[in-house]
Amino acid sequence: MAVTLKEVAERAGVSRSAVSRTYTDGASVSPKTRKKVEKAAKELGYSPNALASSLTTGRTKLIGLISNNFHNPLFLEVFDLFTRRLQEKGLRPLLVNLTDETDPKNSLRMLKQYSVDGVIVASSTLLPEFAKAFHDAKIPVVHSFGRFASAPDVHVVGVDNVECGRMAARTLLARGYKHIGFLGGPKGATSTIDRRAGFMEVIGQAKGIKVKVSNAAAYSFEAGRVAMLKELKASPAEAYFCGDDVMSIGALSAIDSAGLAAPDDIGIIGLNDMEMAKWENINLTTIRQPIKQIVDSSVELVMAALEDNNRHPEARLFSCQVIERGTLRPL
Amino acid sequence: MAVTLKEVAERAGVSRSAVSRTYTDGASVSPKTRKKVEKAAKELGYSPNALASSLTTGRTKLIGLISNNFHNPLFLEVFDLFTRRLQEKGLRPLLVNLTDETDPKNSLRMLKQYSVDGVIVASSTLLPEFAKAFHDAKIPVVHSFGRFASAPDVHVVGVDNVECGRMAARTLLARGYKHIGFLGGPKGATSTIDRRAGFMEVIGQAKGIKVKVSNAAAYSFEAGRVAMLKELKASPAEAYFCGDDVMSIGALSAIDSAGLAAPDDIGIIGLNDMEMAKWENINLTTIRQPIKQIVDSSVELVMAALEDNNRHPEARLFSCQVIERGTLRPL
DNA sequence: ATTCAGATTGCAACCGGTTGCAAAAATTGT
DNA sequence: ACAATTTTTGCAACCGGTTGCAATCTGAAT
Repeated sequence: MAVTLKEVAERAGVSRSAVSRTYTDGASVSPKTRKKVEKAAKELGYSPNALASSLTTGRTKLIGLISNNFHNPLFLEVFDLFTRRLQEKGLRPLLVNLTDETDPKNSLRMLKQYSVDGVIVASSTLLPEFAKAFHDAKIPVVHSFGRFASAPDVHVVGVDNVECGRMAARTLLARGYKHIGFLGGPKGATSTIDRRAGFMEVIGQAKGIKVKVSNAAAYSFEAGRVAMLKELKASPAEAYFCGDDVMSIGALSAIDSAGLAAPDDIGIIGLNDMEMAKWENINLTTIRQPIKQIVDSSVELVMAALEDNNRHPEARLFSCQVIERGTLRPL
Repeated sequence: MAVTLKEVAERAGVSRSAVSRTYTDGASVSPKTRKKVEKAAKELGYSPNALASSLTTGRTKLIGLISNNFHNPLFLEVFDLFTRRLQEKGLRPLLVNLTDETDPKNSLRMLKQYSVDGVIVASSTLLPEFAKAFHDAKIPVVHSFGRFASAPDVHVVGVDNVECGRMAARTLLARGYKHIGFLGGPKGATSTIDRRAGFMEVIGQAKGIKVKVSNAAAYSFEAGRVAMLKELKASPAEAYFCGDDVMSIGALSAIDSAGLAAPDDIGIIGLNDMEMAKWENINLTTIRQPIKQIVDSSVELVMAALEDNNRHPEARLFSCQVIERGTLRPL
């Protein structure tokens, strides 16, 4: 079907090795033969079969990109960044959708079958069995958007969620809110737990602040909306730190349908700073996760781990930043 | 590194062929040897190397999934559906981000190098050179969300955009709007052209209808917003058919900041029905593209083309459906 | 017990490349 | 012109599988 090395070799009148060497850099080929080979290759439309060569080199340049976040608009941006950066670096993303329905065992097996060089897990949670399986197979894993020490022997790149919690609390306190709400994502999520810890830490050190804590069922619009509607029925706080931007938008929707408005009646601060947050009619004050840095760093880290596969597990945490928009009262 | 067939064979005390046959269905192996092999494989933790086998079978089960729509939230849903469906069918998506910056030649080369079995282009436009290159390489291409006859020798799955235009026009007329606007996406986009054609066809057949046509610079929030702001400065129509949902939301934002509201002052109908469209605070009346059907059908078609690579190019068009929500006045 | 068809098995060649090694060619120095 | 290097080249084995073919085995039928 496709043109093979052998055919090129014949047409160029050289050995197969010569052709092979023309396409492996650092190999010794005279300019003369290189010319001949390149000419023949062009005429035949040859391009080397990466899979065949992986057989001997042991490198496929395939990177498993695993995620379960196919409902969070932030992750469209994340996939955009990942695919571009991987492409730039000559790596190929093999995308794996890890939904609840699919058996992780399956995904695991298939990643092994395709002998990916490394794996990037872009998801806030990482199954320990997953981490272990790859560790056993000596395939480096980078947990992107993960939590420090999420699993043993795994590289982590992300933000310090505890610090994000603190940052949110400080922001709300600085604006003079006295009755404050933490409207977290799912109760069990480590991201929720960490942010809450930081949040409560700062609030605890302030005087005369009333705080209430609640959780949405998911990081989703609907869950955010439902949770906020519930808040509005009881005595709501003056301002809330919401689990993420999508939830925040749900909460804003609830506030709106109750005939109230942000920031006049209730303040909201979100987390992520996804593209939508700056849309004029949303204009959400939020905490930005530096996703570009996280992505670039994840790719860099997985490449480094490819070089030195005994590299010590490392956590790279980036700092977040409050993005001032229109859903909190001004300072 | 990984366990190989040979090691399994040795441990099981059988030939390499026997092991190979245990893992190719339809091959002849006695229950006895199969048992032995499976036992040895389990003990060693063996799983066959898909890439190596692809060398002889000529099938990698790799499907190139190419897109340039990394800014349209609809496509997160699309990627979700594609990855799941491909996984279900035992195929692996090799994701390619075709941005303006990346050279299509590069992507092409790399897809050839990884000898993908087939290619799905999920994007409204398909470069003819792309189509040609794959056709020459005898790799089947399915253009998902494409236009009928977008390129020769390419399968197409999508919607009939002309009919969508008609549908939008009929919907607006049925609600008694007399002054109607077509607020399309980029002028050159085939989707825009087709929808406009259908739209104008129906409007042209109605009596006493005033129509105005304009175009946004892109299928984006900001472009939709800017375009609608411009409309509002001149004498706006009573209702608009917007290029897509994202643009619609931009337009709604513009309407809102002008102190007006939909549907009381201006009606909006979008296109796509992305998840966000049903969010309470957006509640966009729109035309739904059956993305699940399109995705499933695309995968089915690429598989069929794999079987019979002389399969005649085919176009599968699905019908759309108006989703009644809150941005048009009721019937 | 013998024959024979059908099922199972192993051998060996092959898929499209890479690479260590020794031979051949080119270059350098004298 | 000749020896000593250095570079380039081809051979052949190998990567991890598959598969056609002939040999062997099995069980049923005679």
